[in-house]
Amino acid sequence: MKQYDHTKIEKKWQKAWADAEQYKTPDQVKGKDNFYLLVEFPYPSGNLHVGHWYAFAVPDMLARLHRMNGKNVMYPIGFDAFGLPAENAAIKNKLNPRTWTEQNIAHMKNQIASMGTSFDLSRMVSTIDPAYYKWTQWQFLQFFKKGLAYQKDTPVNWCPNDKTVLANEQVVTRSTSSGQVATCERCGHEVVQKQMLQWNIKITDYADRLVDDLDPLDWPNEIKESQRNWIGRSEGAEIDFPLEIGDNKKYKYVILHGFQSSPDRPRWLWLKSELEKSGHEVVMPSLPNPDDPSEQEWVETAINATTYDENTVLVGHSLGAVTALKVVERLKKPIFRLVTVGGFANREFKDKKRPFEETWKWEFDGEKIRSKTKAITVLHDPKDHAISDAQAKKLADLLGVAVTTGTSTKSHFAGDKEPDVLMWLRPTIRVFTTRPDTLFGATYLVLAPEHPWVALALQHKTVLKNNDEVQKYVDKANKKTDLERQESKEKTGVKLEGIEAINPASGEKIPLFVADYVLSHYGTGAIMAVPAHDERDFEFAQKFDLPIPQVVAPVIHVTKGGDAVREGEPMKKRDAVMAIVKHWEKDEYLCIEWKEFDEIRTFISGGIEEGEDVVEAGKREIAEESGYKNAKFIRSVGQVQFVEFYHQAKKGNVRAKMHYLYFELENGEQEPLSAEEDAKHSIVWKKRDEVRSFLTINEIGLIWDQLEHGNRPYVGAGELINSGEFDGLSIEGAKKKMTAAFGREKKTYRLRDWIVSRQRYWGVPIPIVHCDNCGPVAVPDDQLPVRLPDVEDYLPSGEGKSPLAKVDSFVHTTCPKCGGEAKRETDTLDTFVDSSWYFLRYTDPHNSEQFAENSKQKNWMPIDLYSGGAEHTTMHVLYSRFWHKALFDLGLVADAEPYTRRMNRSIILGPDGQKMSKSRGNVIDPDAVVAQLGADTVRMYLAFIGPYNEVGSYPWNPDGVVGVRRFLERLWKAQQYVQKEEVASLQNVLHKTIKKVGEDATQMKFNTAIAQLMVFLNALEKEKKIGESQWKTLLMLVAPFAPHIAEELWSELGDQTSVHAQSWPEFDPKLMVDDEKEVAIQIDGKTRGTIVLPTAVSKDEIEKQARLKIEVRLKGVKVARVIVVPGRLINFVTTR
RNA sequence: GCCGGAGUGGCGGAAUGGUAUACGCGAUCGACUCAAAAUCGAUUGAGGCAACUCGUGAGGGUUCGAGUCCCUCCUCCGGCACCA
Repeated sequence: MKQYDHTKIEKKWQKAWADAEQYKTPDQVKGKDNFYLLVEFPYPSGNLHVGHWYAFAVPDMLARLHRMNGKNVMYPIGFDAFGLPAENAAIKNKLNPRTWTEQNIAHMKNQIASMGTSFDLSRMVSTIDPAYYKWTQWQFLQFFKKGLAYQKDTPVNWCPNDKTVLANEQVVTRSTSSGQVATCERCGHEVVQKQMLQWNIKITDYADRLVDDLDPLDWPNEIKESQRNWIGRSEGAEIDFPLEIGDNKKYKYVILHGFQSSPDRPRWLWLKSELEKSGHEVVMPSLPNPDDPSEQEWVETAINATTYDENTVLVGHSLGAVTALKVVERLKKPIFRLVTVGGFANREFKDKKRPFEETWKWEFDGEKIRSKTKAITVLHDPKDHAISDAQAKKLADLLGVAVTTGTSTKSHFAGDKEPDVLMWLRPTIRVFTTRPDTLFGATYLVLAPEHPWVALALQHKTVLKNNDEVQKYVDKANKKTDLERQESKEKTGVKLEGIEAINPASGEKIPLFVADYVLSHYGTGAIMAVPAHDERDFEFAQKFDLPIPQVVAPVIHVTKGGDAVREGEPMKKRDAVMAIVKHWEKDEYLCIEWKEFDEIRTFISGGIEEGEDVVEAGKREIAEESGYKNAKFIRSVGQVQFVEFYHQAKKGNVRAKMHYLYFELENGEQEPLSAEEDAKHSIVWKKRDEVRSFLTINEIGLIWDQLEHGNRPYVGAGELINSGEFDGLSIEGAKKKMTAAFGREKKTYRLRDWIVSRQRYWGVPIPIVHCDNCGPVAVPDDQLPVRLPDVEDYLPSGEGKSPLAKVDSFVHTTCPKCGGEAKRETDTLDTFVDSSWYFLRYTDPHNSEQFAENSKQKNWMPIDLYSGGAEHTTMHVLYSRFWHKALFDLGLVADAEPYTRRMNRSIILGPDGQKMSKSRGNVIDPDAVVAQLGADTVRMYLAFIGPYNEVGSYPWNPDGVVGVRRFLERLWKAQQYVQKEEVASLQNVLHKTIKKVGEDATQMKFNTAIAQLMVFLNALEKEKKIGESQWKTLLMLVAPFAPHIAEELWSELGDQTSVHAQSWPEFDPKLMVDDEKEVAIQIDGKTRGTIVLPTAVSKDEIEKQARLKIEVRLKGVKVARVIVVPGRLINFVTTR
């Protein structure tokens, strides 16, 4: 017999399989179902490491198994070859990223071949291939044309080390000794916040569907939950709080309409009536010749329409806004406020040219305008079809303010009603809350330091009586990042003196604060504070000494003991007081033990009489029940609660609205008790730590905690109180009614839009041309791909511009729309864009007309199983789900979800149980292990190390690898035992093995499947013989796990076909039946012995034999029951 | 703090509510060898001479019977976190 020479065997078969194109997968095979098994394609970092083996070679077992089970399996691979890891390494190695990457790909292709995986290499894709990224660009442009890709000037995360912006998902919050820091997901460097104009993708539009569509997916719960947490949907309501400024001053609103408009449009009539409802005056001149306007006529008409003074709010819409700028320039005295709605100060319209472009003078004196207005608001909708973000920013810069973002019901604020316009004209604060039920308890509002109303109020300088103080606070907050603000949980804030809001439910005037515990980017950047029912608001209210009125009361329904509610009997309502009374000297509390009833021990308590004050009632009850005269009220404890119980003395159910009060006796002065009272109960003094266990009151836990540690806000379930007509409603009921009466339903998300532009060379160029006249314009399809130019200097500049910006020949181009001079976008796309659709390309990898033909996609999509790393749960997996949905909405793919099943892979640690890293010196080089022990050993060891269908982390155990190698050696040597005749004694274990290996491997429990193969080999070695057909069956079972050795041993038998082309063997249940079974004999469930019995024996016989066997033990014991589970156990249950 | 997942020999791990620790590693002893490695054979949860007792993070519960189901708690891992 030859030696087991793994190197020779493995090379031989790898070549044979490649030559025969054995794993080239047809699109369809008659009579076979398609199965699409996907693994995340690797970065071509240069070398395959153990993690790659674990990611590719282990799922390969499933691919091979399914193939033998008659499925047409596609198991593709490619390279995610753009991006920072490759680029940084290229820079380090002083090579061009493309050269470096292509060399790596070539090397890694060879390494992949050495794994013995059944990848279909004819479908290989690479994201750096222009034939691939042409379609990345094309898809991006489809999104751009649909408004899903847009540019936005916002604070972004900038990694100073990688010199590029990062998406929110690519920022990792880490805890350090100095608090939490935001770090770069790739390099670990701390990120900084920068204000920059970046390309965003509107993933937030899909937030709901990304959450809801998770429900039916057959995915592990932890992956779904992580995504839900990341998206962070909150359901609640938006509620508007009108403001009163100063002495409720009334203003004169002068409204200038736009091009082709007039004052009798519904939106202007609506706006006018809304403003007049609030008592303001509205002047709305009709500007002449709206279809062919002239600057002079419009400005003159506007100026002559009325007088302008410090009470005037000048509002201009669209071209009216331009007119308004000109009007203000010419004023002598300053006006109160200038508001532009959909305004602009240059001619760069997003959609088309307009006839007034030439007749207007596009020159403005920003300084003069600023000096003639006390405050300015530039209202802009990012979805405006005509006005770009850049245009709005230009206008805002001219006027020295920030753009205020609003949402129009119809693009360019052209709807019949535009609530956002009204909101920014008539002072209103909009809040988002998940607890609209607590609206009556909203006793103040808190605005984020960045809230536009704060900025607006500060512009005026006179609106806020404490303007300087507020300005100081806002400036201080602006210097801090989100994380820095969170460093101290201590609440800070400043009251906005001179402004009040009106609680729309209670009608009460409530104060406003600015505080940095409210985040500007979440919800509306403003909250209604309900201190009684929110931890943070409670803390703030305590610090600022604000009232904390309770609006939700817990309901306690007594179900145990003598005072349990008697269901079905009427419930009498009453107000009641419970007095906690402390001894005048000792730390003891006054308790009452009722004499006529069992086990009722309470504090002093009783009903509140009509018109009686709660504290008075408490004092009265103390006097009546205990005789003590001098109780001093200290404070109320916890919340008012509804307690439902059976009142034994009054013989009826009572629903008490219970107030808890804390008193301290000033001295022991005491009136003698009446005989009547004395007969009912006795007084007991209990020490502090005894009270809790002594009393029988249900709510004592809640109350006592708050007595000892101070009151806490109540956030649990209950019933509304102090809420007018809403009293008595449950929280859920009140949420609905309150929202309907005072607000609108609203969902808010933690998810933010996906920033996709990167300031690096090695990526897909964003296929956009910037034109001074036309704005950002899509590169036409016939000019795609926009190729990444080969450049000399590809190092990142670090100044927020990609290296492409230095390549004149790339930058300078003509506008595809107007043919004028234009500049190319120089940022590149996040590589997560490349990987958002690669699995579609595998279905039709060589198509030059489409990214993938529809019918070809449908052969394979959706993906049957996608295996990858847990770190991609809220990155690649989320992005690609979004991307697929967006393609789905464009009719470009057939499914809303790309992955039928997703599973996360475990992590292989170094032998020391630590993450493998060069610095730790614990890196296992798979190439070296393969050279020594063979690819089959490495594959099989990785599969054996732990269950593949669960997430864990497994240390690489060098001895364990040797163990698997031993198994293969023994398998090799077992050849010598092969004989013609079948070995009957192996049939049972062989068929059990067929069953278990097939079932376990299908579920990706490769570890137990391999264990069963070992069980069989152990049995075979004991027999020292095996029939040829049985041997062949064994080789088929081994084939998915150790494909080379199985193929070699198979070929030794003279078969010309591949073992991998065989059908998976079938098991015969009849052969798996054991003749005899060991039966456990138990007494009261404890095993007292075992007995071997024929499988077919009757229950009675089992009992007879078992009784015989443990006769001694059963002596003197009375057996009450006997439970027999044939083939497993017999249990004698004794009377105890 | 909220949400998810997991705690089983010396180690990786295995167990449709039915004899806990399959399989592998390690360890101990033996065979082969001058010796070692490799290989083969045997033993291996703890305590006890033994009969036996105790054992799946802790404590309760359901059940004839619980690693498995229910409740409370602890620890570890992952996601989110001043998110209204």
